[in-house]
Amino acid sequence: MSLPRAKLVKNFPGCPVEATLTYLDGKWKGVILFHLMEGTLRFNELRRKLPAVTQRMLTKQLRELEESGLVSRTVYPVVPPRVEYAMTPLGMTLKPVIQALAAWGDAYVFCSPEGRELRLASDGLRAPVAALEA
Amino acid sequence: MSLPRAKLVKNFPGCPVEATLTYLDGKWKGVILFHLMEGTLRFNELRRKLPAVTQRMLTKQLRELEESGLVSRTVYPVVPPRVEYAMTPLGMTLKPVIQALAAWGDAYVFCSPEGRELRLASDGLRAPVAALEA
DNA sequence: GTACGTAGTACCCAAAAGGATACTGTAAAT
DNA sequence: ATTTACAGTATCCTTTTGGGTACTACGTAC
Repeated sequence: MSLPRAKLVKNFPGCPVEATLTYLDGKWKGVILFHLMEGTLRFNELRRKLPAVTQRMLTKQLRELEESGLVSRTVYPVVPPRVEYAMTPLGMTLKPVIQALAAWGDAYVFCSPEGRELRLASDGLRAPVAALEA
Repeated sequence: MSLPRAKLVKNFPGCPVEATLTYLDGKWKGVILFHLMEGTLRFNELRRKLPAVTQRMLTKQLRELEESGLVSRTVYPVVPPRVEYAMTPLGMTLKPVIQALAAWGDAYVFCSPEGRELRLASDGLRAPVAALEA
């Protein structure tokens, strides 16, 4: 549930790329993992790092990451409530993946001046590999 | 368009992970890139590698990848039509990313016997990092 | 003269993902 | 007495995504 892609494994026979993407899929999972890689965070600390996320969405994404076993949720029974989110050891194994994603993003993606769109660096790299010859 | 996430860059201030995921997002992009990394493929060759994809979906995903500049589409004006899809040089820069995704998938994701679900390897790695102490 | 393979479109529909808004309860701070 | 911070839920609604089916054109093979 909440992972419709996961139900379709048979569709990507043996494709480990899609398998991994299944777990990263969700609008905020990338950023969340990115921040949690640096250390444990409380719910609202995370929220402050994601200016535009709603509580509902943040909760949803975190619950999915928890269900996947990538992130742990620790509730301290105090008041006001204190809930800490941290990477699990399994989640930590994603570090190279997150780093690769981050490195590529840093190198090739930039925002348009207005900050509303993503663009890829096209510096000569964008030409097709094969030219059409007669 | 077709990249709603892209419109929300301001939501992930400077998060290069989400930036990259924006381009990999789409149900078949992962597998498509995975296969094209190995070499140029014609439309139906690709289709045969993705048993469950519909023509409509395959076309859509390919067009999006083309629009991003990651994949090139070369039409040979012959009949029957011949259309070749290949990675662009820019697309090739994704190789380390695809490899990292594939490596993690190989190492940690396995399919349930019925082949209908994805599971993560939980071999002791799933325990939370921080134990709750009083 | 019918079927097949090529690379698609067009149209419609269902499911999933995401967003807006309002609400909860407790304790401390003002 | 009111407000603030905390960590959420609940409800409703819109957008996005993905899937199903049928259709196209052309030339070759049977």
